[in-house]
Amino acid sequence: MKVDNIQSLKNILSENGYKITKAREDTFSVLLSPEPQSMAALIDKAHDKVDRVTMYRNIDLFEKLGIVNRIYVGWKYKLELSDSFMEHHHHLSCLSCGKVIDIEDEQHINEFIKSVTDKFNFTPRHHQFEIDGFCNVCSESKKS
Amino acid sequence: MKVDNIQSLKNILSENGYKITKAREDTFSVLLSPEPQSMAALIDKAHDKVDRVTMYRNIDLFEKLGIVNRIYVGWKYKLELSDSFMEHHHHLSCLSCGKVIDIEDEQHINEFIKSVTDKFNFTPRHHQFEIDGFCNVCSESKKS
DNA sequence: ATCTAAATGCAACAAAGTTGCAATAACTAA
DNA sequence: TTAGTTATTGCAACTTTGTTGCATTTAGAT
Ligand SMILES: [Mn+2]
Ligand SMILES: [Mn+2]
Ligand SMILES: [Zn+2]
Ligand SMILES: [Zn+2]
Repeated sequence: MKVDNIQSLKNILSENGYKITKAREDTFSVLLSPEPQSMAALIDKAHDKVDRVTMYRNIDLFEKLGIVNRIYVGWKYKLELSDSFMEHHHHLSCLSCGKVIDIEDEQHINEFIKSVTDKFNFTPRHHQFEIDGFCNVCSESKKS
Repeated sequence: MKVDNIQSLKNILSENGYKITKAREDTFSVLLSPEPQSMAALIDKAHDKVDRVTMYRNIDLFEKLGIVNRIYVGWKYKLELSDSFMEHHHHLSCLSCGKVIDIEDEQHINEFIKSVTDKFNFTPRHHQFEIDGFCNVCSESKKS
């Protein structure tokens, strides 16, 4: 199920026996962004609407309900609506300068995911493929 | 280069202009384990030999030198000697029961890594591929 | 043996995440 | 619509994790 607007949030919450609250709507609304965001950023965005502790609790709940995913970028996690499943989670990450390069080859990866999940009767919800190393610039400067 | 004993540690340190110290040897020795370990576990293991702060500093250094890798398991990072490069870092992870299934298909993945890193002139040091979702057992019980 | 820079330990701090609890707000059912 | 019940919230206090500054120590060079 796609959860990309307040109404679908409300549906999921009631279907699962959770209350629809102002804090949960506000938590959800700061998640609406094309980019994954750090917990600190979310807390900051919502700080005059929702308490820090409540943010943690509601993000936890949203994760349990499959509304948000946690991904790792450069050794820090970020959060995003899981509606963006299978997008933007393959990167090359430079250990030296921190640059992150997105891998575009979705199809190749999706085929691989299908083959391996089928084999184990596993139902995928989210995935991440990160390759750490050194970008062209940093590899070059290391040779000197 | 393989770094799996104290002597190879000493070599790497001096080759890179770092001093060989008791604290670094002790830090290294607690890393010797078949399983990746949390930072807390490492600090605890070494707590009467090496100060917490020094552990952080030396682990950072070891990462920079490629002696240790950081991997994510269930939303927490763990550390391991990078000697185990390209092993055990592809899993299916069940969001419901926590089961972790190792993916064996190294070859397919290694080919993919080569193709994408070549494209960007990226020098890979480590990678991780995690697929989150629901295992066969948990997928089944959800249908009821 | 002496010198010097690098490395360590300690104390203090900052950031991230958790817990207990009293006050409040959402649903339930009269 | 109101009153009752329970989940949810905010706040304060706390724990855990990671960082910084600095005086002291130690490795390695001469
Ligand atoms: Mn993807
Ligand atoms: Mn591998
Ligand atoms: Zn780089
Ligand atoms: Zn499971």
